[in-house]
Parts: sequence; structure tokens; C-alpha cells
Amino acid sequence: MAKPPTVEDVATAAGVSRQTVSNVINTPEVVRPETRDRVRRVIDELGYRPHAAARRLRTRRSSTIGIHLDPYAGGISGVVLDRFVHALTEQASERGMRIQLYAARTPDDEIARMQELVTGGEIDAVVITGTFHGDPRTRWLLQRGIPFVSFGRPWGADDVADPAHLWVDVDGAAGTAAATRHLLETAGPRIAFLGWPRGSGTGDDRERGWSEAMTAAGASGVRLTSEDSVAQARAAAASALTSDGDLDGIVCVSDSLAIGAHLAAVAAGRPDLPVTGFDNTNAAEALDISSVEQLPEQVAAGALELLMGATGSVVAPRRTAAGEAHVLVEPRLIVR
Amino acid sequence: MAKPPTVEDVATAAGVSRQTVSNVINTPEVVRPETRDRVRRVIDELGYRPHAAARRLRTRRSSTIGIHLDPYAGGISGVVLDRFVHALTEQASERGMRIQLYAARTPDDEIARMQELVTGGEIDAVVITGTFHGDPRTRWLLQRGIPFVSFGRPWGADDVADPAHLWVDVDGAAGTAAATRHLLETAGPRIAFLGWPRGSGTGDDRERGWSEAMTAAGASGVRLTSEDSVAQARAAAASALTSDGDLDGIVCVSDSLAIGAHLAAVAAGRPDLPVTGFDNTNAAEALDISSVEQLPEQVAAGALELLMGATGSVVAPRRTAAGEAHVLVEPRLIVR
DNA sequence: GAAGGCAGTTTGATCGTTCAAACGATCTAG
DNA sequence: CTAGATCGTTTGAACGATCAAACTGCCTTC
Repeated sequence: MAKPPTVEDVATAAGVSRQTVSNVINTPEVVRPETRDRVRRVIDELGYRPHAAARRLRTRRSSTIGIHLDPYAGGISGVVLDRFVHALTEQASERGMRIQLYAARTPDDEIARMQELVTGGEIDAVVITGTFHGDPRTRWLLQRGIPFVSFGRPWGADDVADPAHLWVDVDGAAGTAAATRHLLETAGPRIAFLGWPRGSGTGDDRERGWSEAMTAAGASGVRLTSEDSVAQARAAAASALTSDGDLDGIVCVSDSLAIGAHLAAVAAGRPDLPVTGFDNTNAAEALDISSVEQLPEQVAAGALELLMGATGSVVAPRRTAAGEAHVLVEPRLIVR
Repeated sequence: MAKPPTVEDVATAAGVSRQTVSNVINTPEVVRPETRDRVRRVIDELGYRPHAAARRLRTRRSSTIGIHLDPYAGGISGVVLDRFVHALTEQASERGMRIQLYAARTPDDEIARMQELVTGGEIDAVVITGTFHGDPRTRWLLQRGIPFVSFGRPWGADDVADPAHLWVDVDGAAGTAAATRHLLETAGPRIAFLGWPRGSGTGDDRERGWSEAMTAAGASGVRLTSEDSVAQARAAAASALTSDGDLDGIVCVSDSLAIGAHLAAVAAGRPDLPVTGFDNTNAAEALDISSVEQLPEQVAAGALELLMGATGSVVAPRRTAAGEAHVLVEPRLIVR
């Protein structure tokens, strides 16, 4: 393996100076077209690629975004996060950015990691996921002035009009509202909601979509509760089905609960009772259960837009002005 | 934000030279304990962290491993890959390594990306996934002498005794063999296998586990085929169940197929027909289907061991000697 | 025709770290 | 008592890029 060529090698081969080569790469418009082409040709011939570390050292930019990978708190579920990370990688790459992962088990642990990465100059910005009310991470990041976006709204007093920081999220209420309207139209007016115990921002938001859609349609239905487990959801749905013979459908806060509800319906002799889930996991797909698809690709696009502007290739976070600091992605109901 | 301290700042504050500070960090054993402690104290006080880019520039090592994130070929399924990446991140971090993602849509595209990352000095090694026979990526990497491991065996003539490159994989045959033995013991001798069409290395390997376990037990059973889709698997299993009334169980090559088989069994009035899957996805968990768990954490550990040695903290790939160039992880049957 | 502006290019300095070699002090052997 | 080895430390150079300022022609302008 021959030693890779440097900017100097390119310069001498093209009969120009270092800086001109650098300009061809970074600010081509200032170089005379003739010179530019010649240098470009030499770059191709030699197979020159700028050395990332040298560039980072000089510019004090790493062109790298860090993202954490350990869903320690309820937060975003596996598949969605996975697709989000993937989309982020792809779109970041188109803007000349890299994605670096880091692992941590607790919020404090995560703060320590971010600290290392930022002061070590390894990352320019962070994407955090699974935020919760009073999250120490956001406080820490704000205090240090480190650019970041969260996947998940801040759940503060008014995160739209007076946002604490940049955030991207999926409009859970819109998702369950769409599911509710769909069931109202195709099945009947008695649509139940199977949700998590109250208090999780995400779950409450999704419940709101159901209740608003019901009210708008002049319908009303029962609210059932279960932890995020198939077995428990099945039990909850089963007892509702026996006590209340004429349910027309169940909107569920997650795919796990939807599967539980579906199994209960099958067992109760109503295999065609329409049920909807949330996240569109492959489990829902396998069982032919309708589900709300989060569109993580759009979430990723939103995150980058907030961090880097519509088309920028450097981190330059949008200022957190009212109504301007977030991207709320409208999910899509996959009907099965 | 005050400018972060450099090695120079630490040196003057501790009354020593740059190099001594560097030694305290990188080769503490050569520094006199007294001096070492003093320097360490100053490091803590100032909150000094080495600047990654400067270090990389000088040492010509990035301490970063690249991994691709786009399963364009059958390869590893979502969840497993996800857990693998996560485990890799965690374990790499313990060895002072970072994980950087890159996206690509085709093998050629992936080669171009790796090229950029390697010659730009961004990564020291690569982990590739979803390898197939005659994979252009492995050829390219070998030719360039770039350190890499594949998650997935090379599927060459003899990848154990005469390996083309380092690889880690899950012992698929061992997994299905365990599942088969379990069903033989608990259900009966007539155990069918529901697999993919022949020709995929992974699928054939898993089939071998079933057939060897059957032979060893003196039993025999039918082999069914389906693409990796729930609906198709359901149809295949359904026709087998009607034509052959006394099946005792079905070992499936994947969770998708297992779900299809399970649904067929339920429809055929045999809801308790034991079925096993592969990958232990949350779909299988939700439906209470036994499945073979891949243990991606151990795969990750194996990958790092091959690349960096048992405890090393720099990339120094093991030479590909007979029987020494791979780690084959024994999966575990999760009984439900 | 001298002064000034402008476009395109070059030069020297710099980012923060580690390498390689040199250094001084103390100890050991002959 | 001196040569050589050993230990812990310091010094200068280098890694490869970009920044900021200086420079060179050439064209305007008064």
C-alpha cells in the first residue's frame, strides 16, 4: 500500500500551490475554471482524498453527528429507531456528514459520553432520543451550548410556541385520529381505545387523537389500559369484549397492545374485529393488523434540517423561535 | 465556552513537559508514579480530554470501525443486525474504539464508500454484513489489505480450514438441531422442516441441522418450502397439514415462516402444534412461538476479538490461519 | 502615468498530538 | 575513576489540512 497522496502531491503534480488545491475542493468558485479542471484531473489521477483528521484539526469541525443507541427509557421502539438511524446515516452522508454511535446505559452515563465526544472534538452535534419530562440531558446540552435535536418532543409547558430546544417528532395524535376515523367509517361507532397507563407523554398524546376524533364524530367509546405487554393487553381486551358485546373496533397505542387485542378478539370468536396498532412493526404486518407508520425517513430529514438548515453542509442550528424550532411529522395509517 | 485545554496547558500547570503528559495518558508505566499522579490530578482539574483529530493525524489511526447499514441482500435481519450494532458499539467503546456508520445501496456503492472512508483515514477497519458467494466487497477488501471481519461466513469451499478472511457467524445448523431435538423430545417423531428455496447458504445450513438431528434420532420428516413471507408460509403449511394429518411439529428457517405455520395450524384446528422459528423477533415473542436466539452480543464480541485480539485496543487483525480465523457462536433455543 | 481595485494565486503560520532522539542524573561494572 | 547502562524526562519535528495575509498581473480611473 503506497502512502496516499496529500494536497502537496496534488499541487506539485498540477503545477499550483497547496492552497489552490484546497480551494478547488472547498470553494471551487474562486478558482479560474481552467486551473480548476486541471487540478481536478490530477486529483482523479492520483486518487487523492482529503485526510479527514487533518481537516478536522485545522477547521475545528468534525462533520460528525453523534447518536445514542440504548433505549433505556420507553422512548422510541426498536424498529422505528433502527429505520431512523438508517435514514439519518443516508441523508447525513449526502450533506458530507458522518454518523457516529455511542452507547450508554443511563442518562448520566450518556452525559459523560457526550462530554467526552464533544470536548474531544469528535462530534459537532448530537441527536438524542427518548426524551422525557425534566430530562437531565437536555438541560446539560443547553447549558453547554452544544447543538442538538431530540427525536421526541420536550414535553414542556408549550413545546411549540415556546420551545426549549430543537425537536422532531411524529404527530401521535394525528396517527390515532386517522386510525379512529378509519374504524368509524368502516366498522361502526363503538370504537374503544387501548392505551398505556396515563402519564407517558407519548401515550397521552395518542389517546388524545382518539378522543378528539370520537368527539368530532359524535361517537363515544371506552378506554382500556394495559402495560406494553401482549399478554396483559389480551386480558384487558378479553374482559372488555365479554362485558361489552358490541364493540366495533379497538384503536391501540402500540403494536404490542394491538396484537394482544387481536388475539383476544380471535379467542372471543370475533376474528374480524378491526384493531389498529402503532409503529407498523413486522409483527403487525405478519398478523395483518393495520398500524400507524411513523415514517422515520421524514423524521431524519427534519432533524438534519433543524441542525444544518435546508441545504447546509455544516452544523448551524436554527434558533429556537416560536413555532420554528420543531418538525412534526404526520404519520400514515397502513390499512390491512 | 472557554477553549478546551490542550496537552500544553496541562503540562505547564503540572510543571512537566508535553511528552510527559502524553505518556501519562498513553503509556503510564514509563512515568514515575509520583509525577503520574500529579499530572492526573491536573488533568482532572482542567477537565482535559485529548483532541481526537490531532491524535489521529499524528498516529495515523482513527480508532474507528465502519459498519454498513443497508441490508440490500437477504443477509442479516433487522432486529439481529440492530442488536449486533448496538453490542458492537458498547464493546468497542470499552476498548477505546468508535463505530461509524455508512450507507450504501449496492455492493459497488459500498465499495466506493469504504474507499473514501479508508483513504480519508476515517476508519481503521470495517465490519461487513450479509456476505454472499463471490461477494465483490471481500475481494476488494482483501486486495487492498484493509482489515475487516464479516458477519456471515464466506460460503467458500472450506471456510473453516482454509478461510479467505476473518468471519463471525451464528451456527445455524446447531440452532435448528436444538429446535429439532426439543420437538422430538416433547412432541413426537414426525417433525417437518419449513425452509426457504435451496441455494441460500444460510437456509441450507439451517436445514442441515434439522436433517442431521432427525437422522441421529432415527426419525424422518417432510421438507416444505416457502419464500420468506407469512402468507406463503401459511399456505405451504396448510396444505401439508391437510395431506399429512399426523405432523408432530414444524421447525422453521425463520420467524416469518414460523408465524405462517402457526397461523395455518390454528386454522387447521391444531393451535397447539409446536412450531419453532429463528431470530427470536418480537413477533415470535408476541405469539408465544419458540425461536432460536442468535445472541448478537457474542457475535459482536467475536468480531472485535478477531480484529483486535482478545484484549487489544488497536486494530491488529488475527492472521487467517486454518481454524483460527472465525468465531462461530452457538445460538440458544428460547422455548415458549 | 501613478494610484487603486480586483481576480487569482502563493506563502507562512497554525491546529494538538505523538514520534524519535537527545538529555541529565543516578547506578553498576570493571 | 571512568565507561556504559538505565530511568525518567525534555526537545524539535512531523502528521495534512486550512486560515489569513501578502503578492502578482491586469484593468480602471482620474
